Amino acid sequence: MLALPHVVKAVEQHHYIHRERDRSSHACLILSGYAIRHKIVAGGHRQIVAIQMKGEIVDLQNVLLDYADHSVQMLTRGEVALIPREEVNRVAFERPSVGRAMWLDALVDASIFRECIANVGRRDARSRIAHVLCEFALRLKVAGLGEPSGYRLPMTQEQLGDVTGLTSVHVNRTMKLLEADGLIERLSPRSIMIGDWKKLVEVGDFDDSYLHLKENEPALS
Amino acid sequence: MLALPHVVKAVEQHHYIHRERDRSSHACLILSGYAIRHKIVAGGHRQIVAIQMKGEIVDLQNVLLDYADHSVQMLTRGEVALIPREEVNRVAFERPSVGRAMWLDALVDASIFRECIANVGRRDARSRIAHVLCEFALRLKVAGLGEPSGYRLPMTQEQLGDVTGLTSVHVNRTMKLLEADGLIERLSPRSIMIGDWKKLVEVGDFDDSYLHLKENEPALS
DNA sequence: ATTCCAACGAAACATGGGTTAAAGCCGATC
DNA sequence: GATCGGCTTTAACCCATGTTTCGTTGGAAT
Repeated sequence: MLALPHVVKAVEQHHYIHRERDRSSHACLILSGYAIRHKIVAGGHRQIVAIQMKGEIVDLQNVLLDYADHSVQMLTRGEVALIPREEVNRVAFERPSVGRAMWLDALVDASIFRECIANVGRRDARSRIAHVLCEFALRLKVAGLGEPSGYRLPMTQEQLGDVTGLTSVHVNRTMKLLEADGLIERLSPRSIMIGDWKKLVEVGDFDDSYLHLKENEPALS
Repeated sequence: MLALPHVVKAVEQHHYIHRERDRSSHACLILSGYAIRHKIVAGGHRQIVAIQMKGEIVDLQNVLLDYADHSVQMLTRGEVALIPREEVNRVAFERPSVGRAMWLDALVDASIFRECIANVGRRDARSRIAHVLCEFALRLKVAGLGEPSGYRLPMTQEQLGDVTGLTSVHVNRTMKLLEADGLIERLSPRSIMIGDWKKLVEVGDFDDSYLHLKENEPALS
């Protein structure tokens, strides 16, 4: 992807890459830092639908869809590469392997969303949080950003609540319990160490097959 | 799609098109009837992630993904067309317009999943159900299967609970309230009439832009 | 018509998670 | 090394939703 013309841009924490209803002119690849994708519902509550990290394109859907159906915002400061929409579109159809990779990206994205629906819809708070922690740990590892044994969690408890459909208060309560049970340890705020990976996986009902890691990943970037 | 070699098959209610972890050899286009896509979480609870109707392909993701990450099951009896996976794959890359339509299908699917995450994660029971009723009504209309003013709801309250992440008991309570407030009327079980579309849309916080109806839909079939 | 069964409806009770509010903590900044 | 603001933690209380149970209904089969 970086062979295409692009602009590298440093972005501050909380900066919006784009907002719901925007027409976006560029696709955005994260070079460093973390971004979230979220929607606001009536009443002002927020639901985070995805957390994106280095090497991921956050808005490939906007290459074909006219309007953004959700917002993308930086969770931390970082760097992104902006690639003109038409360029992406062109290369997608000129080079079948690239087109295939983009289609695959959309399919894996959708699979992760499905798991998220199940997580939020049918698991209790303890499982939901454990599940999110497992997924994040594994994705960090795959991206070469750290080991599941311990990592920096780039988000606040309130944001974790927005991922899991819980309130920050209940996230706090529940993480305290996970800690008391030895599943995780928290060194400083925003940094967790996984005390018992096997148990965490079990509590979180985490089965990584929905990430479709093997079959694909001739990484897009 | 039906120009490709395919087999038409009649399927009974509750028949599985395929199950989680299957390798599927065919893509499945619904010709009549309804199907659901669902996942089972630890504890045996079920989450329905999508309801599919006439003209939709339920498992296009399996053309590129090796294993099914969720099950597809008929909600009613119906007819489906099974198209060999390799055929779909071939035509996707031979004919750019078809490849584009399939990519777009994945993107719209993902957008609907995102809305579903927000629905289940951040709306209360009343809104969730109203939202699902609105979406279903609109999609039926788009598919040419009826008018939003009233339609046959092909699922039980328990299944509606599995869509919304609620129990059947609470779905029942809540629908009774919606009925008492005049937002819907129920003629017979499984058939609803929408009493006040505007209000239902408002209660359900329903904004159809996530369905991306305008911009796309040079229908796949 | 009668039977049967799945789905609906309803009541009584239990509880997980929400709400509100206040106090502590910690890292950045001056 | 004091101040400040965002984040975390705790506590008390409340309510939306879950659980259990059982009675009712209505459509399909005979």
